[in-house]
Amino acid sequence: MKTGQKSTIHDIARKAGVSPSAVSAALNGSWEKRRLSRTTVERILEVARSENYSVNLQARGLRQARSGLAGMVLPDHENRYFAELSQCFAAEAHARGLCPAIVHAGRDAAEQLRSVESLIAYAVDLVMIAGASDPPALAQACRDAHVAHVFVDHPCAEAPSVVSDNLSGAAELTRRLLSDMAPPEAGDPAGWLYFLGGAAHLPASSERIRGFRAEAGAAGALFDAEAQIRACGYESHRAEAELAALCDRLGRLPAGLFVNSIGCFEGVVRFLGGLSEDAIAACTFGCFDYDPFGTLLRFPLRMVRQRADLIVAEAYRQLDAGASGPRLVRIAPDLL
Amino acid sequence: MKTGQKSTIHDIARKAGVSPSAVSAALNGSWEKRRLSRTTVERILEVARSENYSVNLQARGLRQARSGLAGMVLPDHENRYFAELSQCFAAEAHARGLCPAIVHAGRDAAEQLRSVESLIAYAVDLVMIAGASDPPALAQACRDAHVAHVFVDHPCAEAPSVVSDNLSGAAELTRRLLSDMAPPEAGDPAGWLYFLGGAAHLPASSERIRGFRAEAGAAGALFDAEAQIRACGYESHRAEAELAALCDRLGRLPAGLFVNSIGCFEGVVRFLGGLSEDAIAACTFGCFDYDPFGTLLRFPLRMVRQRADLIVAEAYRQLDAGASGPRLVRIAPDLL
DNA sequence: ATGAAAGCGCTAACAA
DNA sequence: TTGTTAGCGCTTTCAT
Repeated sequence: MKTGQKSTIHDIARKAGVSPSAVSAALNGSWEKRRLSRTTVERILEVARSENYSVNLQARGLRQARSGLAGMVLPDHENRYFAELSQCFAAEAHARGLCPAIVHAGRDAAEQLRSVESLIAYAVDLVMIAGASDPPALAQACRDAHVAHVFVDHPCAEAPSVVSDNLSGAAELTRRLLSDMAPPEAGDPAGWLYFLGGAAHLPASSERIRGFRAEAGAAGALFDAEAQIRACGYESHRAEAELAALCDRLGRLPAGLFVNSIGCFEGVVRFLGGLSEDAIAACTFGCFDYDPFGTLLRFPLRMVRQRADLIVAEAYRQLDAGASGPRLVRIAPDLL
Repeated sequence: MKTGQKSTIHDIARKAGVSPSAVSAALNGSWEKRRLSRTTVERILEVARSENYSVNLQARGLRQARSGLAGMVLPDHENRYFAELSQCFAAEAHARGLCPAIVHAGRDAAEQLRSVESLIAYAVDLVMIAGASDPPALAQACRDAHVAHVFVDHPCAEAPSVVSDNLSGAAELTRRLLSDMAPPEAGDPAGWLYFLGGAAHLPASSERIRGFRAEAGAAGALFDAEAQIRACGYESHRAEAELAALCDRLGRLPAGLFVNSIGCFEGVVRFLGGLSEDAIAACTFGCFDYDPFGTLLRFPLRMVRQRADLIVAEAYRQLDAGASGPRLVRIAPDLL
């Protein structure tokens, strides 16, 4: 067929000698319930195929007050972890017969809100929100529109949320780094373990800092929290500068470094580029994030890998359960 | 307001004491054309806001035979380059007032076709396809549905396509590596430059191989193409094994290595992990792909970075131009 | 076992 | 300057 217009169920109905409603039922699988004869259905499908008919999902969605779309909003894809989240989100949406609509909304709260509203306007069947800057506003919009929603990465205090267990993940990494180092002493700041990077006011970082504090404290390795915890932001250049300043003070690399996020770690590695093998070998490194090249550096590196797969799976589970009140689930990350 | 139901333009119309079409015009910006008075419009908008009304984009789309969705299908997001492509795609869609719907369809041709058909069923306004396994089939589907489409990364012989200039990018990298190495001689295979990784039957790899051959040939550095060009696939373990075998034959690392793709490069770095500094220093490395950690390794690495931004921009330009016949545009990548 | 008809929420002629 | 009306393509009672 090569008519200029797309064919509709009416065209198919006419050509197959049946009614539009029969075509509808044949095509959307509800024909058993409607008790159409198998032969009729086959005739209809045959005609549809030969006309290479394609349902108009907007019309169906309008009628059914749903769309078959699964919406996700996330800040960006440069971040490997977000990329994984979106990948898992899409795979699961697919498995449920939904079409994933993924929107990159950046870090700006207003922009994120617009994105959510836009998804709502398309009558998405669910929305998953990663890295929300203003969770309550987004939750509000979803609630008003009666759209199932769940937060990942950044939790929302008033809606189901699934995040990495940053607290225990950080504690575990801290413990491991301490056990790999010589026991630190109060009098020698160069022998201490330092926490570098992240933003203390964001939930993920603040939990990691708590984990670090708790574990280091318990091990008697927290001597001067102010000095040891340097949440200088997520930008690699800031981390690089911060580490440079630290080395300047200490006269060498510290004995241990807990780097918060892969972006900061880039800055760290850049700084290390100027140092000797021996200087580097004297420091024990850990990073709360994962990159395949991390295992391929010239010094050993412990990494914490967030389980995007488990997080997304649990998030869908929350949606399935119809959860809508506040509920925070933490997923343990892997220590590599 | 907290009625259970979502409000429609009829509700707004009633509350504002106007007709539904006036509400429609006020809300979608066509009120100037319809010459509604500014005061009426403001009253309508006020009511809409207080009811926190949200348009039903499915209804609008159905009526207008479009959706305001911009569809993209791509294999996956693990690949940094694809992630960048999708990021750029979404940003530009946004700028045009379209909502990006990104579908991860894997490498399977049938799955990709289903994804495209699904987007078409949602009446997307355009489709961008990255890494198509069977381009003609996808182009056919789009053409049948009268949907504007463009291919990136993998070109399609019968539709507008935008890809990296793999040929000249590879030639440039080859030239650079040769100029960084000692001049190779026919009699000493260990002194040659080798090409490692990729799949010769795929368009990108085959172009890169052509570029390598041409440049190496012109420089008198192609002695045994069969031995020097090892397109062993994109998998990191294959590349690792292939390099191991090569070193085994040569008794050392070759003088130069052109690694096709970042995935293969991971395999290479893994293999290098077992070698001494000196052994590694004797080889000149290049990679046709980009990763921020590439500059942070313990040996120098030339990288070719594909310009996802320019590729996507050009792809949109093709869509704007209404191009629909075959047309291949190549975008020069950067040599870092 | 099948058809007729109403209507999802919106827009765009056409009237007034 | 504004309202009325007829659909967009589909699903879904309700008839038959």
